[in-house]
Amino acid sequence: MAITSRDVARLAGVSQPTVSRALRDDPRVSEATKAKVRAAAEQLGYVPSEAGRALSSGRTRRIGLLITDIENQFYTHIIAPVHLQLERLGYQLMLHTETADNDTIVERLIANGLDGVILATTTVDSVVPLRLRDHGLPFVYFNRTTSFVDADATVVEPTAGFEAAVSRAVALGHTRIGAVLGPSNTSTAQSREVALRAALATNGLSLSPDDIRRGPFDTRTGDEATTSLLSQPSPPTLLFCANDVVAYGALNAASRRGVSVPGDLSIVGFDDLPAASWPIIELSTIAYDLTAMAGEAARLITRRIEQPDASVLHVEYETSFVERRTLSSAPLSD
Amino acid sequence: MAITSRDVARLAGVSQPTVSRALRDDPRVSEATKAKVRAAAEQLGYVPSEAGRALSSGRTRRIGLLITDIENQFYTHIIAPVHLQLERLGYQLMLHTETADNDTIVERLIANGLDGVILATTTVDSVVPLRLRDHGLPFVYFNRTTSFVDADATVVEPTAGFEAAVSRAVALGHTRIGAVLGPSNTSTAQSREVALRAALATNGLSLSPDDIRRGPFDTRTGDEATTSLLSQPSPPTLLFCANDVVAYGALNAASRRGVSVPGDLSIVGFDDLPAASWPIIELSTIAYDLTAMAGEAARLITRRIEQPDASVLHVEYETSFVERRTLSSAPLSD
DNA sequence: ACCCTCCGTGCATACGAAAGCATAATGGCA
DNA sequence: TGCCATTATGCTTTCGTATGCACGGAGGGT
Repeated sequence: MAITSRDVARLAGVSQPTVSRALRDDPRVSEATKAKVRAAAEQLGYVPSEAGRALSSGRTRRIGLLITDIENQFYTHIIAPVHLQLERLGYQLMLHTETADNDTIVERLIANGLDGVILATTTVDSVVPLRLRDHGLPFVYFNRTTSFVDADATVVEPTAGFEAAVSRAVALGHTRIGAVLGPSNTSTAQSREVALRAALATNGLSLSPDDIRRGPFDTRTGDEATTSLLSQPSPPTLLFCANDVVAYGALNAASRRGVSVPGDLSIVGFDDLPAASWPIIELSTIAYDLTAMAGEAARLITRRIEQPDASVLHVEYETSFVERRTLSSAPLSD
Repeated sequence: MAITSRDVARLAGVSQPTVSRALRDDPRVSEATKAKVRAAAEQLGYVPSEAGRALSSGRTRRIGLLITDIENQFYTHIIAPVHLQLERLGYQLMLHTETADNDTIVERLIANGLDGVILATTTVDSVVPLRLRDHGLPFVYFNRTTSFVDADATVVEPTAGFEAAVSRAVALGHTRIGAVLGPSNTSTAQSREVALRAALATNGLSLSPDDIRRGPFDTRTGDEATTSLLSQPSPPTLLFCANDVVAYGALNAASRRGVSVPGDLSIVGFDDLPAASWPIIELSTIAYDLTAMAGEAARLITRRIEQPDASVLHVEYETSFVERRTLSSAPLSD
């Protein structure tokens, strides 16, 4: 049925190994032979089998990207740049989601013969990094780290962004500030919380426990948390959200309750996703170069694969504050 | 390095083929032996190699999903249900995007040893279906068809949705109606255009060529088209958009120009994506069961793989009109 | 008690490509 | 003219799993 390198060899009048070498542009094959082989391959519509290649060479040039949820816009926006960068480096992307339990995930990552994995979802207490290390499968962290297994990583340094955002908020008269934080078992949520609290402290403010909610990085979290926060007798005038997707939920909750944004409530996100700058949204947010970071993760994993003993790199991305419609002066208290 | 079935065989005191059979729960292996083998596999952390399996059996239980663009929300919302349904059926999903030319795409689909492909992007004039057929690789159309290669398909029947939407619009006093249509080389755009024109004709209306714009199914198309339509001296009072993602762009364009929606301009989308019902959006749209349709595509491709000679199925999904904020009475002309 | 059947397992091999090694052909130089 | 170096190619084996086939052993029927 399928055409193999043997068929090509027969047509070109050479041996199967020569076909293999010729098509991979091995310098030991003469140009004349390469031309013959290419012509034969073309004529037969030959496509090398990845399975055969993988089995023989032990490499697949395939990289896994592990994410939580494809429907989440945040992940959506990292897939494209990772894919693009991997393509440039001659690798293919294989998407994996956390629909199953950790053991099944690790098993799939290994079974598929991936050359490496980008972890974009790991909680600080996940066993996935451990398992991958035990199996000798290279990996890098994207926008995450864990304390007990060190590896290459791309991380966001949120301090500068929060400092700018908080000092601007203070200048606008906000004193009662709330937060919808991410899951406390993620390094991302942890570092953002620390940076936010530090920036508030610098300005003589703090987060009241009543004004804090927590949940996964999704729209629903923002919606429910904001609904809950707004039902207090005297709610905060400004909400910092764990990320933009959470902030969309906050906007929805405010809209549903007839709370004016930013008149009654200001909202600040984190990530500066494309939709944050849409005219119908205009979300104030803390920005960094997400696309570059995704590309860098791709570069790191291929580097690790090709130079297994290279020193471990942690690449940091700086943040800045982008002010848009959803932040304005605190309402006058009466 | 990696643990193979041979290692497991040695530890369990059986032959390699017996390990293979035991772990796949072959009825010809006794329960006692299966238990021994499973224990040995567990102890060694054995994971079967997909490459070896693929090479030997000629099957990968892997299905490709070909989409245009991951960042497009429409595709985002079909990936999850397809993934879920395939998992239930014991298959894995491999995502492919149209970043490269058609030849490269087809080559990748084939090289990866996919058992089948779901085409979610095909234009009516694409050679991809032809090539796949020539290579004997099964495929199904998702939300698309082409005229010259018949195959299983899931399609949307837009007539009912447009009839309901148009008659409602007419009742609200709209007479000047515009449209932002999709690419005319997609069956989707074609069938929606036909259905819209038919519904308008039933109500004694028609689309003026001046009130039509066309472009890819993305936000930018909606934005630019709407900007262009609104710059006419006397613009339409209602826009039908090729899909919801295009409609988001239309909303943005209106917002940027200070055109009130729905006060000055009503907007209707197509697809009823989750964000369409967000309080901050509230988009009127034509709805159908996208999740079910995605699941059905998964079911169709596995059926085709397992029963290559089954008769070709075209599964249709009915549409309805969902009225939300962005549609209201036509402004009084003066 | 014998034969046949069926069950469980092992043996041998195939899948497609890659890589080490061997070898034929070529050319240069003495 | 002969030898060696070099280049180009072929031969053989390998990767890990699945499968057709052979075979030994147990059990049942007569």
